[in-house]
Amino acid sequence: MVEKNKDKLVKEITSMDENFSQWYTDVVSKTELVDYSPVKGFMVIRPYGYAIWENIQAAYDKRFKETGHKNMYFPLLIPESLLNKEAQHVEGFAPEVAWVTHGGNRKLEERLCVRPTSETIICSMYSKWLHTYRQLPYLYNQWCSVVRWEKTTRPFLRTSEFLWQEGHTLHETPEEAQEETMQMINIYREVAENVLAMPVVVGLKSEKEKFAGADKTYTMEALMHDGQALQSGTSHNLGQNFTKAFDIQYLDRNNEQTNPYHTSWGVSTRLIGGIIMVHGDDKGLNLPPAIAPIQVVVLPIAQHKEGVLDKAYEIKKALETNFRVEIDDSDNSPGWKFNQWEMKGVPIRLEIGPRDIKNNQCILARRDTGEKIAVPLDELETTLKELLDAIQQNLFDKALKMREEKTSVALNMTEFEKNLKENPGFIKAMWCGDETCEDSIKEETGATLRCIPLEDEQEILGEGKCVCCDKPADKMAYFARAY
RNA sequence: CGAGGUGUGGCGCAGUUUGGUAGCGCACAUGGUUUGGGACCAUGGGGCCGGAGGUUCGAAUCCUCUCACCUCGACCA
Repeated sequence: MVEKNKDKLVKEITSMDENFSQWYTDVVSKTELVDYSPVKGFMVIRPYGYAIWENIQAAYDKRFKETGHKNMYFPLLIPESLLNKEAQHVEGFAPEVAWVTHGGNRKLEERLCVRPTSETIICSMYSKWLHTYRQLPYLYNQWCSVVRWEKTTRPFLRTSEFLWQEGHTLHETPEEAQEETMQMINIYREVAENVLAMPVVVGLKSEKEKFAGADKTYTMEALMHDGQALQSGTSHNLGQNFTKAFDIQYLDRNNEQTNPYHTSWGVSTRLIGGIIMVHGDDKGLNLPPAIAPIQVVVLPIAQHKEGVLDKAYEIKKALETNFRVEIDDSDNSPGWKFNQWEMKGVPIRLEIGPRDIKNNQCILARRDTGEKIAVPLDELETTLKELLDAIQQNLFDKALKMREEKTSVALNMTEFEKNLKENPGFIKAMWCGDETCEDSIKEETGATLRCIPLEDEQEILGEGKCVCCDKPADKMAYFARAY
């Protein structure tokens, strides 16, 4: 009976164990986060999905502003000649750039690229605006979409167009630029962990994996339920690569023309994919309260009975000031609603029926644990607040535990392959820094170097020898198969 | 780009082998009874079967071409 019941509860969603990809596809479509558009690789973000994005945006935007950044907006189209100015950059992005060749019926003199990222156009403008060190630092950000022509696409994780933000800053000194780069990756991590409840490992990308045109790329990497890593945000120290290529100069404190130091950093709607795959389960979404579009859904029970709907609306109204709350007074059966809202990942369900009204209470059910409690109505607000906090914390704790369970150490390639097979996830291993080792690990195992943790999270494993070539290595790195 | 798969009411599918008036479940609409873990009864609306050619008296079904999407790999926020 339990089994049968269980099957019934999740009939719309393939179970994770059976087929993780199908589970993901089912979840994003059945919960109406996205739909496929008429153009391959481009997805429609539906209201429920977009509301999640708006909450993520708000969390980041607030912190960007708090650290002195201002928003701006640059054009969608970039002349080919501009894109070509930074050699490594073009090389990196050329294969996935979309081109505009015609305006109306007329062929353009110069092709225009649909931005895959905006370093080039922004730098071209910065070079016009910057004159003196007194204007520095430049601290700007833009929220926009970018286009990268992808061969295989999956909602949120890889689509040909995606929404993101890109910060672009200029600084007087390399130290300041480095400080900014680190500040932003730390903000990324803080929001990922505290708002999205998504634990991440932070570190440096290898030369091979870094952003095209960067001196250094820092990344945060999250681990999904299937043991694959998801690059969830990157912060680049671009040095003077672009500022020289774009001739951005200013008169410095010594009255000399100088190129400033440059950073850029971005997070995208991919984060939503991360939230789905980190917290979701066989019932569907499981949204962290901090970004859930609906934190509490009010379900009137036996709503045709005298006073039930009135009471439900009264409760909704009272809660509206402090919570994102919705009421479901459709005439679907209660059981159907339970499952529907669980699938949608709403953190708390509030049931109010004749019995509760008589007792001046309501029932609260947690999405994360399934636990149900009766709460007196005059304690509702405080209890909800506590519960939402507890759910937020629990989601993080569970995700962290999952990551730790899926993180293993490998001292040689035999262990590496064994771990990856038996317990897919992050593999911590020493790396000599040689790209040939990085390549051969990828060749043999499919795992890539996700990041090299920062100093304070570094450790020496075993005798400090490279997992691949056995030569002395002073860096530990995280490896994983990745999205 | 390689390999596989799928296209039939909004969704999920059957029908294709063996050509003969397009069906089922869910959803939707109306009315009624229900309502604390996916309710029930009755009535009703909705599809030229992805597209284009062809074979045939007749094509969802056979043939040719084509398009789209999904999954898995290789490459990438």
